[in-house]
Formats: sequence, C-alpha cells, structure tokens
Amino acid sequence: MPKTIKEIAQDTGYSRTTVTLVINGKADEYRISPKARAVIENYIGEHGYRYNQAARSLKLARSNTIALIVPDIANAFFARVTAELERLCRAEGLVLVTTSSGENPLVERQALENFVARGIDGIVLTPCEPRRRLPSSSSRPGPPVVLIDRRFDGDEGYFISSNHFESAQTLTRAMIEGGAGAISFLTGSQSNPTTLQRISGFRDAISDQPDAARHFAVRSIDTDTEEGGRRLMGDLLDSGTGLTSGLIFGSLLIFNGAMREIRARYGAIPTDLMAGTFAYSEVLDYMPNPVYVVRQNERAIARHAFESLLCLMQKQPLAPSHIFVATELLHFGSHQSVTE
Amino acid sequence: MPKTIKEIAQDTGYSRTTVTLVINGKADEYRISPKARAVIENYIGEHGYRYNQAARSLKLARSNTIALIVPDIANAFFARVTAELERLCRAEGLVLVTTSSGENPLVERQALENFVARGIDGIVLTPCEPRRRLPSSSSRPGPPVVLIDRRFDGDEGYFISSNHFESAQTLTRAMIEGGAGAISFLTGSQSNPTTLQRISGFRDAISDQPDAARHFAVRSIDTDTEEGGRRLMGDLLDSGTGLTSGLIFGSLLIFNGAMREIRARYGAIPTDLMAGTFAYSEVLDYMPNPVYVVRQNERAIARHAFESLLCLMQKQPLAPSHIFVATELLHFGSHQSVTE
DNA sequence: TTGAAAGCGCTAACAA
DNA sequence: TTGTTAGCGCTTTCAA
Repeated sequence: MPKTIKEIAQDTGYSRTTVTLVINGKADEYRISPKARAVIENYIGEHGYRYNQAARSLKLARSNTIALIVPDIANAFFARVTAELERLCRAEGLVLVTTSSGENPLVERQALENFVARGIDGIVLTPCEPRRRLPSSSSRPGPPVVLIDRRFDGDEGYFISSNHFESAQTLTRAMIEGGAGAISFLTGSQSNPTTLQRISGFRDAISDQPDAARHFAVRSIDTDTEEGGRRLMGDLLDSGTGLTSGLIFGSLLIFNGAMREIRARYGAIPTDLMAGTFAYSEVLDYMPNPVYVVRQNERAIARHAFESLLCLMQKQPLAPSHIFVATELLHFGSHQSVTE
Repeated sequence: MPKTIKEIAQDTGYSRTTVTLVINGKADEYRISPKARAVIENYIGEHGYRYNQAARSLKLARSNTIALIVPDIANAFFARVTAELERLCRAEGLVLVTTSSGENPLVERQALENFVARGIDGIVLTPCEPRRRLPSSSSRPGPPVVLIDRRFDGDEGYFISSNHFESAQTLTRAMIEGGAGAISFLTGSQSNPTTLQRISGFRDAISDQPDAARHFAVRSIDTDTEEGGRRLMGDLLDSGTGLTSGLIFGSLLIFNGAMREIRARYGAIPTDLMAGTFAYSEVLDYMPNPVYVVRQNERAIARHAFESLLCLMQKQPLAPSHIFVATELLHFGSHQSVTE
C-alpha cells in the first residue's frame, strides 16, 4: 500500500518539498543532501510510492493524457492507427484514451466536451462533422487538435492523411490498365470529404477514357454499411449497365454487402471480376479474384499526428499544414489458385 | 470559456454548496428555492459550466474511467471488444482507456501501475503473464479486475471467455466430417493458456480417429507472428508428413505466414486445402478454399465483462466465476466461385 | 433553505 | 539545503 508524499515526509522527518524533489529526480538540481536523499529513497524502496495523477492534474492543469476520437475503432484502419499511437504515447509517458463516434456528431461533440473536462492535453480527431470552435476550459485555452484521415471544407489546422484523390486516381488507372473496361465506384456518403476526394480522383482517371460516361460511374449511398453495399449493388445490377468488369468499393462494409448481393443473384462471384478497395486486409490476398488495394500507412499517419501534437502541446510554433502520407498500391491475384 | 463553481457562486451571489447542488441535480432533494435554482441555471445556460474531472477525482478518489489492457488492439478480436466496451462505458458516463501490452509482461505491469496511479475505477485485462497481486493505492484498495479471453493457471477472480477447448473440438470435428483426413494444428506459444486449451480440444476431437498419431499433429512456436507461421509451415512441409489435407491456425498471423510459405514452395495454394481458424474476418468468406471459422462473440464478451466490472465497482458481492460465451462455427466455401 | 469551511495530494513560490 | 504555505476545483459535513 504505497504512501503519499505527506506520509513519507512525516515518517522520514523531512518536508514535503524535499520529498517531492527527491521523487521528481531534482535532488541534484536543488542540492538535496545525500543523507536526506538516501533516507527518503530507502523509505520509498521499502514502503513504495505512487503518485496521484488526479492531484497532479489538478495542480498542473494537465493530465499527461491524449485523446483519440475516430468513427470506429473496430475498423482495421483506425485500429492500426490506434495501436501505433498508443505505443508512441506510452514511450512518452502519456496515456491514450479513445472514443468511437460511430459517425455521430453528437457523440463526437460530447466526447470532445468530456475530454476537455478531463483536462486532456491534446486531441487526435477524425471528425464526422465540420469542426466548430473547440471547447475551451475555464482554466486554460482548449487543447491542441490534430485531424487525421479527413477534414471538412473550411476546417483549418493540422491535418495528416493519405492523398485520397491520388489514391483513387492510381487505383482506377491500374484497374483500367489491368483490363477493366468498365468500372463502378460504389461508395458511402458524399458528405464525407474523403469520399469526395476519391470520387474526384476516379473522375480524373477516367476523363481520358473513350465513352467514359457509359462505362464508368459513381454510385453512392448515405449509409456506409453492409446493407448499403447490398443496395448499391442491387441498383447497379438492376440498371441498364448491369455488372461492370471492375468494381471499386469505398469501404469494406460496402464491399461485403455488394459481394453478398452478387452471390444472392448469381450464386457465386465471377472469378474474373476485378475489385478495387482502400481497405487493406491481409486476407484479401487469398481472394480468387484480381484485387487492387490502396494500402494506407497507418503507422506513418499516427507518427506524424503524434509529432505534430507534441509540438503543439509544447507551444512550439507550427504552421497549420496538411501532411500527405504516401500510400502503396498492391495487386493481389498474381498468385493463381490451382488444384493440387 | 466555461466557469468554475466558485466563479458561478461569486457571480450569482449564492454559495458554492448551492451551486453544486443545482449542478448535480440535487436541487429538489435539498429543497433549493426555485428562484436560486433558476438564477443559477440561467447563469450556466449563458456562461456554461464544465466540471473539472481532476478536482472531482481527487476529492472522490474515483475517476469514472476504466482501463482495458489487451495484447494488441489492432487484432480484430480485441478491436471489436474495445469498440463494444467503449460504447457501454459511454452509456454509463465512463471513459475507456486502452493499452496494448504487445504480450510484454513489463508493459503490462507498468500499464497496471499507471492506471492505478490514475485512480482508475476498474480494469478489464487480457493478461500475458500469471497475475500477481494487483497494485493497490495508498488511498484505497486496488480497483476490481475482470479477465477476458485468457487466464493463467492458478489465477482467480472474474473471467469471461469463449470456451477454447470446445471451440477447437468442434472445429476439428467439423473439419474431419468435412473430409479432412489429416490435420496439422499450427499455433503460437504453449505458454498461452488459450493455446493449451485449444490443443486439448483438438486432441480430444481426434482421440477416436484411427491412427490419430500419424494423421493429426500439433506444431507450436513461441513467436506468434507471420514469420512464426512461415517456419511452422516450412517445418511441416520438410517433415515426413508433408502438407496435410487440413490445417488449423492458431492466429491470423500464423495463417498468413503459413500461406506465404505454401505459395513460396508451390506457387499457389491448393484450392482443396481445408483451413480452420479462430480469427474471424469477413473477408475469409471470399477464399476459394473451404474454410471453417470459429467466430467468437466479442460483443457478448465485452458486455459480460462490463457488467461484472460494474457490480464489483459498486461493491456488490459477486462470486469469482468463469463465464463462457458461446461461439459460432462458420463454414465458408459453400459459395463456389464460378467463371462467368 | 443556504453558507462556511475543511481537505483530497500535489506543486512551486517564497522564506529561512 | 530545507521548510512553510497557499492554493488547484470540487464535495460534503456541519452549522446557521
């Protein structure tokens, strides 16, 4: 049962200041006598000491805690960002707290409020609504914020993301070169800036294709869910176009829903159907279909976000900026399946 | 810039007590005059108020925070548990903080220390070492702990998990019935109790098979990584047995490593190779091979863990116990791939 | 029905 | 080199 500073001071006969100095490693700096130091260190070695973070936070008005708010931590992309961010935090003696907003602006706002109330030192945020002024607390201005993955029009500040425009452009071109004569881009809500950028990239890549309007199309739906994917796919199949030789999916959920719908109608997935996606999963490598994936570098995103945040937290001047983190285009399907 | 209670009291002319009572919704209980109440509420409506969690924690010696420590939050199983737990916490006004131990006992211990120092109210833990006595703080006994997913021999307390023995048993039987005449179980370290239980289940399921020793075998390796998977697979292929008709993988990492090794040697994965695993991913559904997956119910695990923890946090008597959460056996591969 | 005051454990300014 | 002290913002007991 570790002691408090007060108890240590009483039991050793030294003052709270002396004990604090020893504990915080400032014994040398303040020239605490070796004897006092030894006594206190021995005492702690024997009885233990654990600082009280609440007391420290109250006094210092900082908490050694940073917050991460993302739409869904069960999404592999965000899970990987979280894992890396948490590692970085731990290395710096910080604690990471996380919230999934579920794309719900209300949840996002409440989480922000709550974190500010807790005296959080910094926030990494993937917003689901345009960013209003951040709440600030009575004792100090609001904590610094770094946005990752997406940013709404008009929002300013520090932003780390993949280049969604370029990703979609590259993906689309690769699929066309790979032989997709017609591509449907099935994606979630266009109120998501990432979606918009990808659509732009897609449009750009097809702009020089003959008869682009007939062979290439974007279909979006507000609900980025499996059901949404089914509906998008259903509509596509019901349309004059029918199933295109290539499909790009805005998310894994839509991918799954669409696949389900194809199966429901055809009984199976045509093995020559070319799929493109931005959601990397190792397991995609085992699909019989040709698959193109834009893989994002979650670790680099987390690292940049963390570094920016640390600078801001230390009040170091840092110009508002947008850092692009490189992506990697992977192609699965060169491993043909064979029967033994 | 929200005010503190003191400021509100000064500005409205009421005392801190009165303000506190109104803020905490105890106005009726303490019969605050409607007028005082109205004045204070108006003031807050205008200027805002945000409680200071550090001050409250210090005073109450609790933090409305619970901690989750898992080996790796980027692992889909734990990511799903985290997402659900975080939702449950939010509904109760609690905040969830997470740490990935990376299977490193030192990190685990430090995380525990750190969380106790922060006055965490409860801990959900997937331990990577036998549990020692939990650190307790000077102000109070240590927070309650609920273990999930695995528990070491001799550890006691509250434990929620799938039935790993039964899962492996069911999986193995299904694969045998599905036609796997020989199965190799490739898995991570046997110092992980989950691994041991699965091995037992596997052994039990093959016990009535003729010539079991020749056709069924367990191969384990200490490093649960892709490289480990490659090595396990390499050793299997080099052995007298060679590739068995069925393979069970202890983790997705080992699955990936093993697949990579097969490809490296054969150029492709035999489509009739039967795979079994405990790591559910939607994308497994698209594999050309027959795949059996034991899907765990992460939401139920999170829910039980949370409920147990809440009981303990409220000092409600709760007998140490082990809750098993049902799993589901899925079979992918009935959707045959076809060429259009 | 409201107010005064103590104190949670810590830090840091100031004093000795 | 060490000690004293004043809060940080909040809750809560006790008094009025």
